[in-house]
Amino acid sequence: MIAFKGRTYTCPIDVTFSFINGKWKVLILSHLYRYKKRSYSEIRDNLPRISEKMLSQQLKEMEADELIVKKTISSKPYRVEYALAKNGKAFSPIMEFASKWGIRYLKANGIDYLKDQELYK
Amino acid sequence: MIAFKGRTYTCPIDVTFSFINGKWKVLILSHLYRYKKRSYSEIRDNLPRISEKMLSQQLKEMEADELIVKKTISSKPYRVEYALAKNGKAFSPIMEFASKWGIRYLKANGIDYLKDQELYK
DNA sequence: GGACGGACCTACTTTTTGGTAAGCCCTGTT
DNA sequence: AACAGGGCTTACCAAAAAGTAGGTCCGTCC
Repeated sequence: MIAFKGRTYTCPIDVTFSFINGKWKVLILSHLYRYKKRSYSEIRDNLPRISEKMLSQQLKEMEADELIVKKTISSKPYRVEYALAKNGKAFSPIMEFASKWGIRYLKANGIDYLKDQELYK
Repeated sequence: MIAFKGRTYTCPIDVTFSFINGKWKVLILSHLYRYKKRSYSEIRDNLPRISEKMLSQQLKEMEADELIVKKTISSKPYRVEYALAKNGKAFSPIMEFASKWGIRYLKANGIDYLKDQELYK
């Protein structure tokens, strides 16, 4: 048992995953990993089915956890840019691995993602 | 969007994480990764706070997903043994990574897990 | 024969998470 | 002036996940 910031964790793995639990965090992370800098609406449009409530909520939590950084690139018309922060970048190996794993798994189950991806989206 | 077995996924990463979502699955996986073969009560006793409901529920789902295998090692007194199955073993790199990441993160925040772990449990 | 431990299962409640729909402020466009 | 974005927020509700508190069925041990 590890006590840390008001929560208790079973082990370090528990600590690590506490950062990315939730349906959308890994997806946002992987999106930013791929595109480096993205606006709010770009992220939203790339994650079909996410609601704005969820998106802004997760972005906030991830910012607080230093997984991502938000930069105001213009204030006259208010425009922002999200990118990976240090903690977020540190998760890249997991993103890479999970992506490959998923592609392999899908292939083993009759779906060729790399070949078919133009069909989706 | 990927349609697969009645669910839809945003991308392969989404597919991968669908196997290990839930508070306990990674922890069970990492436990089996460390100990190879464990009985029901050994797993339970190593995951403080897990309820038996949660444990047996997750074990069942993980068995169905071929993350783990259950073997009946004795039926006179009914005894079982859980171990990683092929899909589960394939997650080992994530376990390793997440463990190291967590330890590093804790250290950066003033907790030396490796040094202090005898204090817990 | 009674207590104990292993390996579960079940009904019920609570908590957490996620979804819906609407609205706000600002600016650029027509 | 009206509308279309962009970047959000909020109140309210539904669904899903997890916790609680039991119980069952063996079989071994004292």
